[in-house]
Amino acid sequence: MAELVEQLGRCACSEAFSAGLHPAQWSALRYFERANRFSRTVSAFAQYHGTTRGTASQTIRSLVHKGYLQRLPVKHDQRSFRLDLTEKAQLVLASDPLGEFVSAAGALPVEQCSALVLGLRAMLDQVLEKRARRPFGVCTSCEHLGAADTEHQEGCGHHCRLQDEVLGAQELGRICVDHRCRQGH
Amino acid sequence: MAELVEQLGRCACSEAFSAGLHPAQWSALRYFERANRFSRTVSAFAQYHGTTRGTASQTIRSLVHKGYLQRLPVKHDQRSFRLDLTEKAQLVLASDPLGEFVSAAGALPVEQCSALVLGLRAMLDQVLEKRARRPFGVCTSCEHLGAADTEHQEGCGHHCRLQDEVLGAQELGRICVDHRCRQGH
DNA sequence: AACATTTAGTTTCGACTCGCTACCATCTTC
DNA sequence: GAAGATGGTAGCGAGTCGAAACTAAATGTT
Repeated sequence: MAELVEQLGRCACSEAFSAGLHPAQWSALRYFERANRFSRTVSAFAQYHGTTRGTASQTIRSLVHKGYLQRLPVKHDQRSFRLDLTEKAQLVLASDPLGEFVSAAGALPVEQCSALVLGLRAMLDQVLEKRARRPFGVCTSCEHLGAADTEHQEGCGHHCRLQDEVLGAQELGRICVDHRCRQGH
Repeated sequence: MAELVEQLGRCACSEAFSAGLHPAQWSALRYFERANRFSRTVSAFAQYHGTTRGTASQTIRSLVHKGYLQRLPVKHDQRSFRLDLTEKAQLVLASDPLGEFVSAAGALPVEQCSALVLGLRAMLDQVLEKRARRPFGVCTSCEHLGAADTEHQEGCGHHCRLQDEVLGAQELGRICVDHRCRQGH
């Protein structure tokens, strides 16, 4: 059991030395692909990654330097900036070596695959909890998502109460540092 | 799916910074705990770990230096040496942080846990195969294990045809670089 | 308004990893 | 006995890691 996780983890890591990128850099690219605009910052990534801001800062610096991330200012906070994937990053992510794992899992019988996902998720939750970290969730299940505020916004009025910002439909599926599980889940 | 593996792998890694040891060093200690005497070498570990002999050599050097491994000569080959865990290593392995994962999995319902193990194993096999590596197996399932040679050795005559050496009963459960799957499995 | 505290991000340090290339020394094989 | 395979090491450069010290901007408190 322990060896399995160990071996798999190592495989995922050593795989991650391709394309001139290092494991932490792959991690970062994947994170910035999935994070919503409020969470594409150094601090949020550090938190997700379970490391210090200092380390995260270095990793991101080299990614910016190599042209995989671009930083753009954030209004209302002069200290912070947002990090967006460049096209170069999108391209390299399209051939993410971690895809092998997904296709390997896909080759399993359907029910076994879903059991695997369930088990992994349960294990991850448990381990994260044990060290006082929580998995980032998506807006759909977040208690900050305003459901009743549709009156003061026309159309698809998704709205984050915390940020007080309107959310596009495609933003609801992205992970967020500030995610809080809504009751009923 | 991919994120799950990624996150779990990272957890296993960052966990591994405890006790002044680094992830690769933990990996090595775990390997040398489970490997049989023919496989406790730099090259075998490098192969298992999916890295180069150079890197493995450095990792092992620092472990020897710190007193977790001791090197002792191998008869019939002056170039090589065997690496054995010291008591200090046994002690530190007893509180292996990876144990968290095992206990987390243990907290799952039994059938879900076994489904998890099955799925992980299947995924690992697939990924290993894809990069032309094979998982080390134990003597019990190895085609080199001599079953018929009991006549020229009295008692529990387990015998490795490849090494031409007698194996103790407790050695049969250890992993080996030279493991070849016996037909019928 | 003035001060204290928190937060966002950076820099530097030392130990270590990683793949790589080049390099011995010691078996094997022919 | 020469040629090649094998076991292990040394050094390089880029990067990671945590920790600690630091700047600047935002927020809280009196």
